[in-house]
Amino acid sequence: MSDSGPVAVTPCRACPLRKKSAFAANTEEEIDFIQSFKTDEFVLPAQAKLIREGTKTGELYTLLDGWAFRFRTLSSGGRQILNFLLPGDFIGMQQKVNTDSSFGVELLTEGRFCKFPAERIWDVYKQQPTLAYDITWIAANEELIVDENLVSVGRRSAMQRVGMLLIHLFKRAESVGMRAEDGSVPFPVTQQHMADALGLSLVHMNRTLQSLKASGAFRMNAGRLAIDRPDALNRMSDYFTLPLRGRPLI
Amino acid sequence: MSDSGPVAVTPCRACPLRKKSAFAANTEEEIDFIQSFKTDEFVLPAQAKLIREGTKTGELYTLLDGWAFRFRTLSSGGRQILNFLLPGDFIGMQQKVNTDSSFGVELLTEGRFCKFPAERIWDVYKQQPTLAYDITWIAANEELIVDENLVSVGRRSAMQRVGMLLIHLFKRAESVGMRAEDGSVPFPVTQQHMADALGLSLVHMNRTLQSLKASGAFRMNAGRLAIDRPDALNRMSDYFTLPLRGRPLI
DNA sequence: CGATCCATTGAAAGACTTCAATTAATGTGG
DNA sequence: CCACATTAATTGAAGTCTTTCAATGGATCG
Repeated sequence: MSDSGPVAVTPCRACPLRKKSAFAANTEEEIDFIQSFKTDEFVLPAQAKLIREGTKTGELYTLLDGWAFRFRTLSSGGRQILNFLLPGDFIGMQQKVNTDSSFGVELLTEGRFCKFPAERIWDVYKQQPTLAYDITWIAANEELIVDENLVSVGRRSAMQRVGMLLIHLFKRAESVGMRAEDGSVPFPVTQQHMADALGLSLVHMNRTLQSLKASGAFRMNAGRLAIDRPDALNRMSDYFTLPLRGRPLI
Repeated sequence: MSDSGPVAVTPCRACPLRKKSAFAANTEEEIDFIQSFKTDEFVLPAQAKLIREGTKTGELYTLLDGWAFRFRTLSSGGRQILNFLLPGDFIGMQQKVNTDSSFGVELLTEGRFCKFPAERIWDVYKQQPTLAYDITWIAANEELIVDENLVSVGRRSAMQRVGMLLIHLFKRAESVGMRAEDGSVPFPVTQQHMADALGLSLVHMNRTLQSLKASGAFRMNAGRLAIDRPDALNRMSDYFTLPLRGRPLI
């Protein structure tokens, strides 16, 4: 978890994420508070672990740029990906301060993080009720995402699960401004990751993805994903929309 | 969702749940605030729905007594139980105020609820930072429970899933003082519910439960559950402990 | 140009589901 | 307290979705 040393720090007022329509506006005062709460900014390479399972962290993070995922490893060696993390996601409220984390967080791409000291979280609650409420909302909303994953894994066919995942990740990436002119978004997710997220074996994941691809509803290559016929994918996946706009950013 | 009319209201200071070791203590002032926040108390019969999917609620609840579960229904007709609710669980923060709920909440037994007006949640954040923090913690902790369910459904065998569920529910029931002298706790969960929670078919659920039962690690009858050899069940289920003590109660 | 990671394929074995009934338990009204 | 209705638990058998094992092909990288 050694970071890549000091990097240029983004002032919160100039935070590139705040410009995105996905995020709710904050007052200048709130942004200044967030700035004072933020103690550092750092970059980790792809595959690095931000949080190790069974380890205390003592810090909170906002993913500024890059992709990551939250996961748990079983004693049998298997791994379950709990959810994917994209820019704007706030990490670390899931467990009590000074408690061993029940999950790990690993990077899919190089990632840039804002760091906040967990012991000061209390100041947020005392001084900034709006931000405190935002934090609760973030936690609650992430639960909804995990809910969605649980529904997929518990009740959907492999085909539907893959469809859901693609739609969901596409929309999330799009909502934080990752969509390029050709309509595609970056997609640094291997089939192994998808399998681990969806409770499928790698082999079956591969075959399922191929037959889904044959439907022509989407394209996946060179680490990018484009969804050409969202309606077709929606229909076959029984997709349920989560709100992706106006969420708070810390 | 029509309640059973006015019932005797439990004063928060005399709340029977607060005596349980599972819950963290609050100051008198906080308890008084909770009391002022609580507008009503009501009882619903078994099988009633507290929250309907796709419906706005505008209220928050604490389950005072009884069992319930949070679930989502798929267009295919299937149902996924997201988590079970036991006394002390706080319900309603999962979605934004005035937003259609993405999940339903249904009772397993008759249930007694405290009711809080969602529009006053803001007062909590302004006036009671400690309680506000507690609410965040509750949301975060519930995410951990859903995480655990996702791990089960995604990566464990049917046998392990059932073992996990039994241990988990037993411990939760025990932690809120439901354990009787003979070591058993109430268990108002049908095999259909278990199947819906674990992503299994009813038939397979039944057979799995039978072969597990044959191991003699637990007993299940007359709506009660007792775990005689927890170690055996733990080992076979790859059980991971979540903290069940000292959690906040609103 | 090996080394490594990721994607792909074939084939066989299993875990789990679905369909279709039957039995047991619980509850209700007379 | 019994007859009937309803819900929950069981069982058998057949089918299929998914996994596992075991290799092979492709791409990337220092």
